[in-house]
Amino acid sequence: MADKRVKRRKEARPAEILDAALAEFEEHGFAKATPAGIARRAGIGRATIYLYFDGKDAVFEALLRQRLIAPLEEIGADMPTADESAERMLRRVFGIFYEEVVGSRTAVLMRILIAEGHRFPSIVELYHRQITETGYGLLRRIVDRGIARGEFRPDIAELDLRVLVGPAMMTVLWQIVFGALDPIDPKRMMADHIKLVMDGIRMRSPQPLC
Amino acid sequence: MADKRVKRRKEARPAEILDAALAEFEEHGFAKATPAGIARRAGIGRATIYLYFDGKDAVFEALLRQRLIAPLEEIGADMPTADESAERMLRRVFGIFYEEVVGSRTAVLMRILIAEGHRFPSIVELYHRQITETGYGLLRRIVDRGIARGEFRPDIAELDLRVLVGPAMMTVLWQIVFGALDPIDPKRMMADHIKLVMDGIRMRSPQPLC
DNA sequence: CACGTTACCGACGCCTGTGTCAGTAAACTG
DNA sequence: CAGTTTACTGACACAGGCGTCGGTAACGTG
Repeated sequence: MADKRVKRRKEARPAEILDAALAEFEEHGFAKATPAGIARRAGIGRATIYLYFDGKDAVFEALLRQRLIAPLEEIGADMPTADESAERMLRRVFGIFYEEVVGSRTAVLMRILIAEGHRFPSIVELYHRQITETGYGLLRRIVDRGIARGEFRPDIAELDLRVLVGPAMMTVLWQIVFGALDPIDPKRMMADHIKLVMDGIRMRSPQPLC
Repeated sequence: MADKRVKRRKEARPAEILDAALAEFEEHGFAKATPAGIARRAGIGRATIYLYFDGKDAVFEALLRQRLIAPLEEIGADMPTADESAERMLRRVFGIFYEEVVGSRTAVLMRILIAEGHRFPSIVELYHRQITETGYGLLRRIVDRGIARGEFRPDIAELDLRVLVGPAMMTVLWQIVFGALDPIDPKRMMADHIKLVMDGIRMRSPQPLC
C-alpha cells in the first residue's frame, strides 16, 4: 500500500483542495458537501483546509474564480481578429463554448452558481462583468464585422445578442437537470444551434447545410 | 389585531403550507430554508407541518408537483389545433412560456430544481416526461404543420426542436443568476427570440420585422 | 545527528436544524 | 352544556456539521 506518512506540500495543497472540492460538490451538491468530505478526497486532515481557506464558502469562491472566471479571461484574450469571415469566427466561438462549458465539468459549477449565487454577490458581479465585457463584447465585434462585410443582415445589429447563445445555455441546463436521465449529444445540439442562428442572421436566402 | 386564537382548518392547511414554503424558498433558497421559517410564514406551529408532510423534502416535492408539473399539463391540454397559421401558434406558445415561466415566481422553483434535482429523481423523471411529451410534442406538431403548409422550410424537420426554446431558457437563467444585478426585459428578449427563430426557419427570404 | 520551525492532525465544544411526544383546546355530538 | 375527538403546539432529546486548539512529526539547518 501507499505510505501512510503525511507529506508536507505547502505549495501544492490549495490546488489539491480545490480539485477535491470540485469532486465533492459534483457528488453532493453544495449544501450537502462538507469540509470533511473534501479533506478525505484530498487525503489530508479536516483541519488542514482551514490553514488555506476560511471555510467551505471560501473554498467555493476560490473554485469559481479558478474555473469560471479565469478561463473566460483567456478566451477573450486569445481571440485574434484575423481576417477570416465573421461566420467562421462565430462558429469558432460557439465551438469553444460547447467544448469548454457544455461538455465539461464546468457545468457542475454553473449548477452551484445558480443555486447559491445570491450568497456570493461579489463573485456574481465579477462573473457578470466577465460575461458582458468578454463574451458579449466578442459577439458584438463579430456581428458588427459580419454586417460591415455584408455577411449578416443589418437589422441584426438591433438584436439582444444573448439570444444567439440561448440554445447553448439550454443545453447546459438540460444536461444539469436531465443529464442522468436523458443526456444530450452536444455535437448534434451545436450543429443545430449554429444552423438555426446562421439561417436567422445570414444575408442570403438560407442554404440546406454545409 | 387579528385574533391570536388558532383556527383549525384541516383542508386549507396543505395549500397554506405550500404557499409559505414557496415564499421561504424564494428568500433563503432550499438549503437555508427551514420548517420553522415555513411555519412562521404560515402562521402555524412548527410541528403542524409534520402532520401534513414528512419533512422539508416532501414539502418541496409537493410544491414542485403543484407549480411545475400541473401547469404544464394544462398548457398541453388547452392548445386547440385551430386552423391558424403555424407561425401564429408558435408565437402564442412562446408568449405563454415567457409569461408563465420567465416572468413569474416559477423561476424560483426552477432554480431549486436545478440545484437539488438530483436528490429527487422521481420528480425529475416526471418533469422530464411532461416536458418531452407535452412541450416538445406540441412544438413538433406545430413545426410539422408549418412545413406541411409551406410556411417553414422542410429541412427544419431534422432540427432538435430544443434549440428553438433555447433563448427563453437563457432568459430564465440570466434572471436567476444576474436578475438582481442586471435584470432582463423579458418582452424585449421575447421579441428578439421570436425574430431570430422565425428568420431562421421561415420559407421566404427574411423580412425586416412585423 | 540534534534542534527549532511549522505543516499537519483529530478530539473537543458549540451551535443549529430535525423529528417526536405528551399536553392543550377548538370543534363537534348529543 | 358536558363529553369526545382530534387538529394543533412548544419543549425535548438527538444528530451532525463547523471551527479551534493543543499536540505530533516532517522538514530544514548547523
